[in-house]
Amino acid sequence: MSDNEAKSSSNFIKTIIAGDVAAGKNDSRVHTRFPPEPNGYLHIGHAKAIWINFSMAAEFNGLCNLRFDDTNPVKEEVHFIESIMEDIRWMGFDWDDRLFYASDYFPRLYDFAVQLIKMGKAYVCDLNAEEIRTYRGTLTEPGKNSPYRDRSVEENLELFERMKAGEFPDGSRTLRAKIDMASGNLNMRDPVIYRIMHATHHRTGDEWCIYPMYDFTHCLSDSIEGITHSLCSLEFEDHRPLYDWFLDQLGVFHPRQIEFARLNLSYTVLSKRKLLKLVDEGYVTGWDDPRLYTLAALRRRGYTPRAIRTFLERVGVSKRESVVAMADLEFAVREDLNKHAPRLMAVVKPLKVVLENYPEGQTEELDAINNPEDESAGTRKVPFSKVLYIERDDFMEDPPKKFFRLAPGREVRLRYAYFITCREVVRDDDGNIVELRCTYDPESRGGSSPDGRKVKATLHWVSAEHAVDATLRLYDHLFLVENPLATKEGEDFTVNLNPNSLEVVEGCKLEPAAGECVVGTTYQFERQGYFCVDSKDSSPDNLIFNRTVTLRDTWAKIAKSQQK
RNA sequence: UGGGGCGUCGUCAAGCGGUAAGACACCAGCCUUUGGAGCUGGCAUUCCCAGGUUCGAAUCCUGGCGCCCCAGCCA
Repeated sequence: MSDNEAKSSSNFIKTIIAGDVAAGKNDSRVHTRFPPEPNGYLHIGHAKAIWINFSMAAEFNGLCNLRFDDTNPVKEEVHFIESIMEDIRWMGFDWDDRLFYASDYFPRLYDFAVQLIKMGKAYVCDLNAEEIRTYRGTLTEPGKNSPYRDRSVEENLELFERMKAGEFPDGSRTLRAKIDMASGNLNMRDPVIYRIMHATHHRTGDEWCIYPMYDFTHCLSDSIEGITHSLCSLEFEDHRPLYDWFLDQLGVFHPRQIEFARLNLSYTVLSKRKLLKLVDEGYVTGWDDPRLYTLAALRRRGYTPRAIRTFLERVGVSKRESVVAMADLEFAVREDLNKHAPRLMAVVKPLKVVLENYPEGQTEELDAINNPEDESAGTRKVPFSKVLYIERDDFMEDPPKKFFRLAPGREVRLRYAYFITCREVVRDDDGNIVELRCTYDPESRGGSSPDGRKVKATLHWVSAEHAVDATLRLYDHLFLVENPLATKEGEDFTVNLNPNSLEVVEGCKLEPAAGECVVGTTYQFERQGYFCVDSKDSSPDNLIFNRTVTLRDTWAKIAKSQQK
């Protein structure tokens, strides 16, 4: 992490940890972990969990491990491991040499299970999945004991050993914890802790045909690693009694589980299932489509990790289920990019301007500031000549009140260049405006006039003969409504998709320096927004930029209110 | 009469018995060679509701109400 990111404000987890540290618990040591299952791509919701775990550790001079929770071979794939690690590193966090896998602990977990059996706290159950569900009871009625619940320790030991040896088919038996079939908490009704799965695991191969369940694995993995604070999301609150039970029964190191609310963002969806549908059904181009909020998409869109961290910091941590306004995230990127992004001039929808009194064939190199917020970014030269392009939206033949830009007879400033005055509007046969004939004031070179004359607008521009062509992808919210999941009966969230979430504009005219833009840095196209070279589709002879976010557009707001 | 959790500004969110931080959004103004940025000011007499305790309550107690999660051999 860099810069002086705002020190976090208070939150309940920090308060708890600080209390534990002050009380000398675990020798005042703080150790957390981020435990993803390698079965999908990370999104900004995971970024919150990553940030909480790593930053809590950092704040208390502790450590944070990366541990892949890989206990279900049929759902997990190696390629997710690499992408998850790449995303965490991109976010700016480092687990040093503390990369672990729950599968590393399979042998020890097996021993723990045997220990439980010997203590009479676990048994092999021959009920099938359907029967187990029936025996479990319902939310309001207690369950019934399995007929296999009272097998002898010896029989359990032998059967579990045979399960491990591969003597039984998938689903035929399970190892269950013997707790309480009448518990109000369904997780305590003799939960399954091992199931038979003749599946090849991406790390352990065919060494095992029985795999431990999450509840059993997670608490013990935390314990093995000496995790002091096991931070997870709210839905695991009901599992905490079970988390504690295993650790207490086995008498091992006992981390403290603390649950917090996951992140939700307006105008988008984050659940894996929803994202999968968008990708599978072609509503977006892939998991890294810049309209999505996966970390890969955010990266491709031009977001900086620092902006995301600041955003997370401001959002905070609590147990309240909430939806954070997309505007908060957008504010954070703008804020960061404003300070760090090099400026460039780019005309999205070009309108030709001919300066009638500018010498034919002449070219000047004008000085432009790379970043007004950062003097050390220096200056660059921008070529100027007789024929230019300005933004179509910067000219109106019959301007409404408060429109300060170019109009017939009006004078404006071309940024870093000259004052120009519109003299004539040229149309094609269909009446479309195709060109503006203007004059420039040679005395105003650089953008100010010796007589102190003021103009109300400054426009960006590009010299026609020096311009670099590019395609711009203008992204807008993927959904039209704050909560895409709120639909009428029988409707699917995809009805809320924004049909205009992507506008591709070809033939955009950029200043020459845009040809040197590199993948991985985001630039500000002055008066337009922040853009970055698309990491997948752009090439030197076919430049493609993605719009990260627009600049705040006060004029748009005024224009909109004038329409009403 | 199942269990667990949550209710503070439009949106997040501090606060932990001493008289409602901050951020975003919004509004007004200043400034400006990006209608960007920046700056200034405004924006909860009130904390889901009702009682109670107390000199004093968003904070404690009691009772309501509302919302979320749990019946995978998923995590």
